[in-house]
Amino acid sequence: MPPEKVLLHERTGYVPARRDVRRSLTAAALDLFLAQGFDETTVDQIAEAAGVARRTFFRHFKVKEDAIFPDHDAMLREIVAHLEAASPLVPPLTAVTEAALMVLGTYAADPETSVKRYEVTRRVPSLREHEIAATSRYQRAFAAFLNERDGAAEPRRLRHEVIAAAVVTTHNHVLRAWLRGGGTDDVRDRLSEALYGILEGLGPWLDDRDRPRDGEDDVLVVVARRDTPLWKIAQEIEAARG
Amino acid sequence: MPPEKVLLHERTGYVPARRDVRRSLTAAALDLFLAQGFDETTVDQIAEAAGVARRTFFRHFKVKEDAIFPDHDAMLREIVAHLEAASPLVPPLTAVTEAALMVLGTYAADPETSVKRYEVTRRVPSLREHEIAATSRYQRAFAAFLNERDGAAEPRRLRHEVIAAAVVTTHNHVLRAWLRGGGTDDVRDRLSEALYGILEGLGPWLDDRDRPRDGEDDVLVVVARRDTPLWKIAQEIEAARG
DNA sequence: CACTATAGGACACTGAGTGCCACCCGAGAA
DNA sequence: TTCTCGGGTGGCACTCAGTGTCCTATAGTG
Repeated sequence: MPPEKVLLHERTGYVPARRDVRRSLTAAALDLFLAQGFDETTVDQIAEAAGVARRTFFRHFKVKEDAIFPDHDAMLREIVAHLEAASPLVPPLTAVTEAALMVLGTYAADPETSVKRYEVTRRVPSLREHEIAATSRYQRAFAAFLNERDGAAEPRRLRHEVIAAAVVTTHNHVLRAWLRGGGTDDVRDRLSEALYGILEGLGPWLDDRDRPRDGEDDVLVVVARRDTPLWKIAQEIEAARG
Repeated sequence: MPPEKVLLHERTGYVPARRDVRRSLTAAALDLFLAQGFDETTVDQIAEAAGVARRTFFRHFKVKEDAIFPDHDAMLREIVAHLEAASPLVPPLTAVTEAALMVLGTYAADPETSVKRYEVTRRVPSLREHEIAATSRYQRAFAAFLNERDGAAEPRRLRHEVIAAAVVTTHNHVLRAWLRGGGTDDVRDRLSEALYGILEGLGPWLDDRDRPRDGEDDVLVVVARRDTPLWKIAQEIEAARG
């Protein structure tokens, strides 16, 4: 009787099998890691606690470590998309800053989980390394973007890498401070401020660039596809006048 | 006949059993990884190629990935020792720069191996992550040292982390360029130059500090133990006058 | 209602990493 | 010489992460 089951879903919110398998696995993993340690927890236990089969765990996570982290692969794709979608008129450093704020946002979205995860990660070397590897991928993406938008000639290439490292380091610094504080309020503001302070020191490096704005009384030309939303056009104009 | 055996060692350089097991394991691992890939190589194969038992491999390396890397644990201890042994009179940034040069030195000491290792590491995610984790440990050590020597109050703490990240990033940048170039000549000089360029930009951050040299006509006091070598005293005086 | 795609389950298998015990060998000490 | 002590090693045996393969069940579609 399929119709009955559908009704059941709608009434109780229960979905036969595949509701948020991923979420329950993450929750189970996090609790178990906190309770009895990472090495002492087997994937079987996590799967059992989440009410799924062991094999299913590895359909959602490549390795055991992945279980408790936000979906960095997806987030990284999002970040790259955001960077590449950024208008050539907005300063590259600004785009990178926004990207960093986006990443921070995923942590801020669920402080409970983030704090718990921090507690575990702090104590388990294997998890720390995993997290470091993840952040280093963002760093690579930032550096690549800067090279693409701002030139990849050799004195500058290194600077871009340093800037990317600085942004990621600052992000992590602010994030950790916030997590240690229990995850209350306004992380994003703190990161904005901190990044401003850091990039203020680093920006001058790239200011020989200082975008040749060719002349004073220039004409602003906006080209957009017919279906471009108005707000996006407005945004472009805004950026161009910055 | 112990004396005979001793002679044997001295004549042939051969040591009965524990000749550099570690080195042969590393060599075997590197060659096998290059020839047939990391995942396709089992620890059994490495051990067999090195002429030891599987169990012995894990006595020398915690994990399979460690096999091809320089002894980062030992190097890190050395770095920390060097930092802590640095005179309080030499600028902290200088000590960190020297430490980075020390690390680079271990790569430069055996270019053949370093280049080979680079080839493998470039292609195997697992090895890349391992390397990133290793470098991040140096970064932590640098930041901790700067905090200790230069104050750990909050605006500065972040800057120290950023500087540590910048130094490590620069080190890696120079190292990778050198490795891609086949590992010929003068890496250390290149790193010195690059670090100079980078820290020149970052140094001003900390210059509000500008070491309260308390007064103009100060007295230089050198305290040393009776057995301190003269060159070390001279070095201290040199640093104090810098 | 049947059909297909997709998520999950069952099972077997490889290989990394560990604990344990036995061994060998050089260095003293009796 | 003989005993013993300690460090590096070999040999199992065991756990468990991670993968390949095949099968099942369910949701969505026409």
